[in-house]
Amino acid sequence: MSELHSHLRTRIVAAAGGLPLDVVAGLVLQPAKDPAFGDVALQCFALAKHRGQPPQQVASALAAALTPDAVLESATATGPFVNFRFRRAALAEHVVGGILHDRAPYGPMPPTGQCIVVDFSSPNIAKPFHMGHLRSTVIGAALCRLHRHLGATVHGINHLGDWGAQFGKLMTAFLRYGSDAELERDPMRHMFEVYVRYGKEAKADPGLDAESAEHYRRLESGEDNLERRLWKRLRDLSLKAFEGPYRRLGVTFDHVTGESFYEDKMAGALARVREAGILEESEGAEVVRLESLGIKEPCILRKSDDTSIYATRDLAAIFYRSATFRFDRALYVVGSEQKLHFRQLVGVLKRMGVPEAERIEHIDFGLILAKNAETGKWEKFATRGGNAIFLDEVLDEAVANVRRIIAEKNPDLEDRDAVAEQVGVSAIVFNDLKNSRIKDVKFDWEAMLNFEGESGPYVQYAVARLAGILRKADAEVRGAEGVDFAHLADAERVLLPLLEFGPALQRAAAQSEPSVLTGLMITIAGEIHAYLRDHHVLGAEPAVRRSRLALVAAARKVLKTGLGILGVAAPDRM
RNA sequence: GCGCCCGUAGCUCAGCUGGAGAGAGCACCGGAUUUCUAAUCCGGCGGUCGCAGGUUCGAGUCCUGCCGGGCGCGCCA
Repeated sequence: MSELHSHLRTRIVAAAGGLPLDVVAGLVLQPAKDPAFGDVALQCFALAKHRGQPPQQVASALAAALTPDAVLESATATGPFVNFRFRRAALAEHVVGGILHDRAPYGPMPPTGQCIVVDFSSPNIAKPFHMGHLRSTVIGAALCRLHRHLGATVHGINHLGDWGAQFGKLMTAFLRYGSDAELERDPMRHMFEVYVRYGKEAKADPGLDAESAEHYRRLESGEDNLERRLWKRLRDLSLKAFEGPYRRLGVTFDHVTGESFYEDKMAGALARVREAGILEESEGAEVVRLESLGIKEPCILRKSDDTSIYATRDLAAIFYRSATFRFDRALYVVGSEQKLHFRQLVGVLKRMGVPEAERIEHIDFGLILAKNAETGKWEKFATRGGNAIFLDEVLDEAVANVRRIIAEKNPDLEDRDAVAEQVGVSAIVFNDLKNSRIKDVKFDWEAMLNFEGESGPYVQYAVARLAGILRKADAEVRGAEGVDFAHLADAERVLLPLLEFGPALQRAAAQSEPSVLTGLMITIAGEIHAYLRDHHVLGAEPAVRRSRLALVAAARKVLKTGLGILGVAAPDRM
């Protein structure tokens, strides 16, 4: 809550007089529905209930009691609402001054002592980095940066899919259809090709799966055998190949500990479950039954062929991370198709009675759907079917599109290639973070490459325009010193969304929902675009020009900060 | 079949713990540039909030049923 809001709250509580704590907590200030009403509004329903009076009456009494002061310009009752208007100078000074002085929430918040672990991206090795991996990667990276900004200690972990029965299959595939030369030439494509071929041939020949199971068993034996050496080679090649996409996306991890990292920790995890007395034998496998928690499907922790399964590794990871980081929250940015898996994991922890059960959160998200050209319907990408779209292809296409636009609109731009890369890549990132994460993303080339309206380039363009103005004002001071904020009385449409930056960050964090921030960025960009049309900066008289420059600097800074949290670059020229 | 999620304008989506005439972008139509980047701005067109009940002073938001779509449902991850 901003100082403006807390000042207002204090006055409201004082004016209302002698309220119980729960009623005070229920006094929520919200942005006014319409700027014509005021800046912020208080709804009087809860207060009216407490008083036993009609809301309208409570509202008018409250409005009458709240006389203007240095911050508050007016309080007016409109039906059951009281609408407040801040003094323009106070609003501008708080917002613009706060931003230019890097005060929280515009600058980083002080450390909270909270520790958050974010498990994200986690691609399966030996498969190309495709669009399906993008969501977890960009949402997870955004949440990491968001929580850091809010003062938490964050551990971003890439829980690579580098272990499991799938590698038995990959080995069978490579040993049967692969070639060393091809593997060296284009490792990811080759691994993908032999894997796809395996998928087809295994349908006709069940013997392949038996062969694969044996490879996996030998891999898990712990011996330094053919399987282990091959696995290591495929893993190294994959890690190398993943560096590309991560670099382009600007994503980094604090820990790259894939599933294989827990190879020697699974036995201990399993032992803890057994000691808790909840591990049962069932059909040759070892499972934890979860019916008592309303989950019909038991959680399998040891398969009947005595090999491990991903639940075992996830459990081992939870114990390891808990002991190592002592996390308060562990966020798993994983697609919603794994919902049951995480419910089961938490279920096992609950039955064990360990506190980690309350600290695990599955941050689920929808799939990326492709439009079927023939039927016009939206369908899931099928990795094995071969219609998977590689991330690099998408990024390249976006960058090429930006290059075309630059050639047309700003042909003299310096560093054209670098800017095109930044704008193109971040258009894709922004597009992914734009919608509620739970909804499926419809992968639509046309929409994604349209940089008009609600898009990354739209926001970036605002930054570039603002930067251009500041550049031309060059020698002038850009801090808040000596600014007469009364001159920004006409900037309320920009100032009010800027005031929402803090609440938006809080809400984005509380809901693990980057789209809250994306939406605010679009709003701020839109308002500043509109403001610049009717309010010239450089041509204004000196005192006004000085104030508007401060506003321009502030808006640019907030956009840059917000985009930075989202993982979107904000070049000063484009 | 069972469980979970989604269903708001032609398309893609917002709508913050239920609260002030249901908003935006795209598309379409019409305007704005002697001046700070027109990747912009301004205006217009466009909605039985899937359907039917219910709770409430008040429901796009909560509950129940139905319809449509998606995902999941024991040894893949």
